[in-house]
Amino acid sequence: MQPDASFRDQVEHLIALVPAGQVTTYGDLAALAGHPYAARIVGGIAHYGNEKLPWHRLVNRFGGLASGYYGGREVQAAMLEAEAVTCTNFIVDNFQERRWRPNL
DNA sequence: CGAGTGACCGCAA
DNA sequence: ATTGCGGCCACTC
Repeated sequence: MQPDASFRDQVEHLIALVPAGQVTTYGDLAALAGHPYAARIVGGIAHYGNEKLPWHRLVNRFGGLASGYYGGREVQAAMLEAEAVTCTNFIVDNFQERRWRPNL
């Protein structure tokens, strides 16, 4: 990708590339950005100055919505459902099947 | 520059 | 089975 782009830019880019109706995990995004252990940073980056990004498509490896993010989990669940992503008990339904992959 | 934070992941007891 | 802890990297203040 862009050598000038910081890790944060890579993450933002990847998040922006996630198609509606699909979700991705922090660990996967971090790995795609080149840092398989930077899962926390992905969440942190989205929280620092990218609340405009479709970060609501980011879920943990359990397929569950982020815990205690700014706004409320129900909001994220509603946004996901608005994109054809059904959630149950704040957990993405069929998460494994909805997990977005760049090679796909 | 240094320290603290973050929406995580994986393993161990 | 559940709970607790540490660790990895980057960003902000």
